[in-house]
Amino acid sequence: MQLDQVFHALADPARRAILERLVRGPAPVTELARPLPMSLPAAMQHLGVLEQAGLVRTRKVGRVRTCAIDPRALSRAEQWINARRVAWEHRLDRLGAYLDTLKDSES
Amino acid sequence: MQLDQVFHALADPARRAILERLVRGPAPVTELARPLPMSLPAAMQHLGVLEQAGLVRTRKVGRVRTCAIDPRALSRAEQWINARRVAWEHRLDRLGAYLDTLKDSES
DNA sequence: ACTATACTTATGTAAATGCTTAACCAATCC
DNA sequence: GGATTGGTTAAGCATTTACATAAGTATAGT
Repeated sequence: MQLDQVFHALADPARRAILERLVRGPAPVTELARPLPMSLPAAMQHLGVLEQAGLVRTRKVGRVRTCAIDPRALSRAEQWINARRVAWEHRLDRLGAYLDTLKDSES
Repeated sequence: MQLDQVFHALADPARRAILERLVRGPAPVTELARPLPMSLPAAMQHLGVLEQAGLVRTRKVGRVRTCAIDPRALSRAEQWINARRVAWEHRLDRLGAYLDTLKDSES
């Protein structure tokens, strides 16, 4: 599924660093790679993972490839997490209500 | 980092399935493993990944280990994503404002 | 005591990851 | 046109994953 790829992409500090940079605006490959403690090809591989996951879109003009965030994939991941968190809290509410009925019937 | 482990844990459908089950309340290992298309030891491994990531807490009583969600790790992952999404939207706002000033000065 | 249940540990393996170095285009620049 | 810059491809390698199967341990039921 797409979620697999998105979460997998987010599970690496180098890839998250790339995203954090892109949040401040588009950038060419070399600029994204420079701060990372690895070779250019390695950085490109990470970029590829981000692009596969739909988190980043890129476009090549002349010899420079410009990269930008696509927030929609990010948003889908967030929604998955949020739905579970909400479901969990609902459950706690129901449990609380149930415990309350026990307390009532015991008095 | 902890985020690495949390996102990595979420990147697998079997592990997400376990979480979705646990959202409806605690369950023993066997019940979590039953619906998964794999052996018990394999399922236990996934459970281990979830526990390492802090997404699940377990407790053994007699011979049965009961598992439950810990929503805090989930929440931290959600916050990371959300912070980036918000930063991105801010940037778009600033960009929009800038474009507006251009439009003004041109009239 | 004996069996079934619920895990747990050990071991092996095929595939995926995360990196490296080296070699290779293709646009710019001088 | 020759060097430089920006990126891409290729090949190789150590590690980690995601399973499997087989065997073991401890508790519960009869």
